[in-house]
Amino acid sequence: MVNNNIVVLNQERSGKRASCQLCPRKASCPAFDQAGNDSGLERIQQRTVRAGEEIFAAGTDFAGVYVVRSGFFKSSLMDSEGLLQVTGFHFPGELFGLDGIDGGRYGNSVQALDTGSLCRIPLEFFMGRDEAVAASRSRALMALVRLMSRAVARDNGFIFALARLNARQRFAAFLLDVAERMGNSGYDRNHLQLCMSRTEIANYLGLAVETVSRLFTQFQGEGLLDVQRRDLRIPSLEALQGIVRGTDEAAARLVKVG
Amino acid sequence: MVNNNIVVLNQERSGKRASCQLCPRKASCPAFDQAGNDSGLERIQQRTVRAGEEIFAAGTDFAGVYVVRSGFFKSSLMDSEGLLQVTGFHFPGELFGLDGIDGGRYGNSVQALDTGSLCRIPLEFFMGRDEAVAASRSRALMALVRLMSRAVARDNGFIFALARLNARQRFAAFLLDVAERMGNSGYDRNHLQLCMSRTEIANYLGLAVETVSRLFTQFQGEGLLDVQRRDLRIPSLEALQGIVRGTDEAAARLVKVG
DNA sequence: CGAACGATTGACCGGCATCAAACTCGGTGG
DNA sequence: CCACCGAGTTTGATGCCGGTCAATCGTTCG
Repeated sequence: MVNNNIVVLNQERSGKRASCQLCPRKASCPAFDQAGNDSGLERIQQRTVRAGEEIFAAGTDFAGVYVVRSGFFKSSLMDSEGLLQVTGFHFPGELFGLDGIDGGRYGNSVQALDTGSLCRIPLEFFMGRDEAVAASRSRALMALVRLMSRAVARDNGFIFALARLNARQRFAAFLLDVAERMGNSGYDRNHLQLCMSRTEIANYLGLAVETVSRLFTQFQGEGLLDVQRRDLRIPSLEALQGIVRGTDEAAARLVKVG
Repeated sequence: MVNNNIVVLNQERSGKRASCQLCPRKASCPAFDQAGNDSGLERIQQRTVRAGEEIFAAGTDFAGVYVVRSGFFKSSLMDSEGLLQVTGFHFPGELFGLDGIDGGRYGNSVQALDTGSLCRIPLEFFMGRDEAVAASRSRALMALVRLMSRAVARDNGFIFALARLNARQRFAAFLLDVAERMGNSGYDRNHLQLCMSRTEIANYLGLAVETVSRLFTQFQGEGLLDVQRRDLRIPSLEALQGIVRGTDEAAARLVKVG
């Protein structure tokens, strides 16, 4: 996965002041003020990360929300018994770390799946007692609220998928979700470079690795997918939608509403 | 379920101006300003609802976020094929409608499970160009962000439950969740009045009604629960936690991390 | 009382997890 | 260059959890 030509600077740990004017994600970033007011921007830390690097661990003190500039990330959650669950993937332009705002510590661990770049926006960026920039802060907060709303809506969809869809449908829904978000990030919706392993997909979807693997070959056989390791071609997004819609099988009978 | 002595006024549809000073939930309400600044409060509509009443339907235009003053509510989501999924229950002091902020329409339908009372806070409450109250708006927005953060964290926990836990564990986790939230709302954690039907529980947990029914009797037989229709006594919350923690069975072997 | 609805219990079976083994691919060292 | 290794992936065989179907019971309401 070296699709993105990132200038990797040799100052990984410390980070640097964010260069928002040049940022490709400024349109969706809660820190970038359309009105041009850049007060507080010096609080924001930008840094680059390598594949496998952990951004923060679950349970560590909240230090701000993160915006993905480039690269791909995954959130995972581990219960007290060591049971692991991938709770989400994060694409360029998206946020993570939102669950830590309220409790003061992050609920998930986040890891880079790839070389990437991100910004950390501390909560203080949105607060403070300076009356002069209160309006600017309100705008930033409102942008944050919108992004969080999107996260909530996305979670609801995912909950629906886990509760009501069978393995085949879940897998199709997953592919559609990735395709759409890759599209939003400027990639080709019909030609994906998966940034995660089969195991991670399985874990995310609440399935066994073997099941996911079988689904890949099954979809391949049905012409729904052209798989080459992590390189995917999707001939028809509509066909996948048909599978999720479940003209498929028993799932449709679950809870019909007259 | 008539645990709460609500003064039911005969002006259901229209609503009335919120009486925040007397509200039992003002501590957790994003509209109530600790600093005493009550500008914009006239925008907030309070109303009472009866069991079964629909607050809004999925897809309708976003008109604000709702705060539960009293009573219990459920969110549900229906896909294009009529497949229904209960995505959440809402207890006093909690918010719903959050997923509509970004897209401009509600993603879920919400229904009262009981007689109850709630407030609607339109988005404009948090915005506006008046510089004088900008600081107050920032505070309100920050409160909203915190509540949304809590919702995101809760969703993550639920996703974990759906993906990684078996029916027995899910059911135990559900009981613990309800007990905790009832506790937060001022009720007895060990003595619950369930406000939802078996069908709704099953739907929420992604299980069949029959399975949930079997679990009730099973837990009853093991002394984990004392069931009398919707009246529950929980002798030991710790025992339920033990089940979720899965010293139980195979689930613990799913994804162990050395 | 009978109808309607929710809850319970039993019998059956299918989807997916589990176990087990082979295969692919990239890296490493002799 | 090839043997070797390990991680990730694929494929096959088997078993069980929980969904489905069906019947009964209890409660509420017309």
